[in-house]
Amino acid sequence: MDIHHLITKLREKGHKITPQRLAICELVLSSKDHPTADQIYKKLKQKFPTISLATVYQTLHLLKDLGLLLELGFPDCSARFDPNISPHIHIICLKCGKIEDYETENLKEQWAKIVKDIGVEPIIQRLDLYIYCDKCKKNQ
Amino acid sequence: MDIHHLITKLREKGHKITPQRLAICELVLSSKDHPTADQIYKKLKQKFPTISLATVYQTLHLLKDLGLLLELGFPDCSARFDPNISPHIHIICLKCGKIEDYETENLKEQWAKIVKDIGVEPIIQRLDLYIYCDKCKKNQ
DNA sequence: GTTTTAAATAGGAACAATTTTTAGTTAGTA
DNA sequence: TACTAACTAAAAATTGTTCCTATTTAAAAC
Ligand SMILES: [Mn+2]
Ligand SMILES: [Mn+2]
Ligand SMILES: [Zn+2]
Ligand SMILES: [Zn+2]
Repeated sequence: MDIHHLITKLREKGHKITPQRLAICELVLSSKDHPTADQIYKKLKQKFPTISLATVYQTLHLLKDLGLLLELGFPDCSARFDPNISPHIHIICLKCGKIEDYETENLKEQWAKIVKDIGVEPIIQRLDLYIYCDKCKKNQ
Repeated sequence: MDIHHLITKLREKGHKITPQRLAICELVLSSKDHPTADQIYKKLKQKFPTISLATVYQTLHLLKDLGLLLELGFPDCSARFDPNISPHIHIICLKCGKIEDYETENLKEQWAKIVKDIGVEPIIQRLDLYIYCDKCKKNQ
C-alpha cells in the first residue's frame, strides 16, 4: 500500500487528507510489530506535539473499516493493530506478549483448503498460537 | 470435566470448595455459547442474589490458570470464555457477534500438521474466521 | 464439636482503555 | 475567496475489569 494509493482510497470515500491522518496511516501501515494505539500516539507526538489519542484511534478505525488493517483484541492488554491482512499465524508469548508472524506459502495453501472445506468466505481471519518464548522460558 | 474431577483438581492446588465457585465452574464449563463474565454473573444472581461480579472474574481466571478455560479477547466488547480447549475454529459474525464452533477430525489433523511444520508446542490456540452471518446479511 | 486461620466473598471504588462530545479549524469544492 | 462537511484536540463520559477491605466461610487443628 503506497502513499498515493492510500490517498486515492481516502479521497474516494470522501475523507480529508490531513497531515495527522497521513502520518498515522503511514506509520501503522508500514509497521511490522503490531503496535498499540498508544505506541503510535507516542511516536507521533515527536512530529505532532498536540496530536490526541482520540485522533489516533479514529484513524485506526477508519483504516480498519476500509479493510486495510486488523485490530487484534487481547485479554488484559490493549488492542494491537496489524497491517498484514492476509492469513498468517501469530506466535504470541503468554508471559511477555511478544508477537511473531509466521507466514509461508505452504501455510496459506493448507489454510485455504481448511477454509474451503468449511464453506465460508471470511472477511478477516486470525490465527494465534500462544507459547512461552525462549527468553521467558529461561528466566521463568 | 465432571464435578468430582473438578473438585479434586481444585483441592490439589489448595483452593477451597465454595458454593459460588462450584456454581460458576459448573456453569461455564458446561456452556456451549462462549458467555461473557457478565452473562454468567446475571444467570447466577438467581441462585446467589448477593454474588459479585468480582467473584465471577476471579473464578474464571482461576479456571484459565488451571488450563480448563480459554479467554477470548475482542475489540469493542467484553471477553468471552470457552471451555473447549482443543483446537477448533470460531466462525464469528462481525455485525452481531454470534460465535459458532467448527470442529472436525479432519480440521484437527490438518491443523496439527501446520503446527508441526512451525515447530512450536502451543499452550493455547485460537482460530477465528470473521464473517457476516446469514441473518445479518439479510437485514443489513 | 469447637476453635482457629487462611482464603474467599461482596460490594463498591478505582482504574485503564476506548469512545463521545464539544467547539474551534481546515481541506476541498465551487 | 467563500462555503461547508469533515476534521482535530481537549475534555468528559463510558465501559469492562481489577482492586480494596470488612466480613464471612471452608477446612485444618484441637
Ligand atoms: Mn501479524
Ligand atoms: Mn469455542
Ligand atoms: Zn516471552
Ligand atoms: Zn450476525
